[in-house]
Amino acid sequence: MRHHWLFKSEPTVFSIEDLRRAARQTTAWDGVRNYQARNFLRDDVHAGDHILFYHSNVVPAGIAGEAVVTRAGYPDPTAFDPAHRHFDPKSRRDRPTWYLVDVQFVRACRTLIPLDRLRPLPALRQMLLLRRGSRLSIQPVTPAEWAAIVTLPEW
DNA sequence: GCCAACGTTGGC
DNA sequence: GCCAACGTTGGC
Repeated sequence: MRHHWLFKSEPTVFSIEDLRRAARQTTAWDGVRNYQARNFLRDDVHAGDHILFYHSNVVPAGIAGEAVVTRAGYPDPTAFDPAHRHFDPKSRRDRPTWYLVDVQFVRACRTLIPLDRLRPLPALRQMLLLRRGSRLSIQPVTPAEWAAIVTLPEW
């Protein structure tokens, strides 16, 4: 069963253009340190799933592009590295706490699709991203939400 | 930079 | 298990 997702990233840290320019246009989505998001990465995000690449903590925030999962969940190596800012002593190689997936660039929006543009769309009335206080960094996207977003003229 | 909302930690 | 304190997220 193929799923759709929305992954948040702060573009000052890693943007859709960074992904476009990356080696093989692929990156390991490291640094997720939230259990709910971890569960998705470990259990539910599969190779072949497509994701919306969302730019957070910028003005305006919004959807910046699309990527595809090329490798399903495996332990996040940055959690094992004491020198890394995402190091977590709780995570051990024999019993990893944190997981990541690999994603590859598919396309960037011609123009960013900001939250204000998404909010009025009827198909997105229930979308997790648009709920007040929602800050989950790895979110499932329903087929109807996906269809409504990927057919917008901003692509 | 502000601050509301949320998640985690830790004393009890 | 409760819950206050604290740290983080993320829109604005």
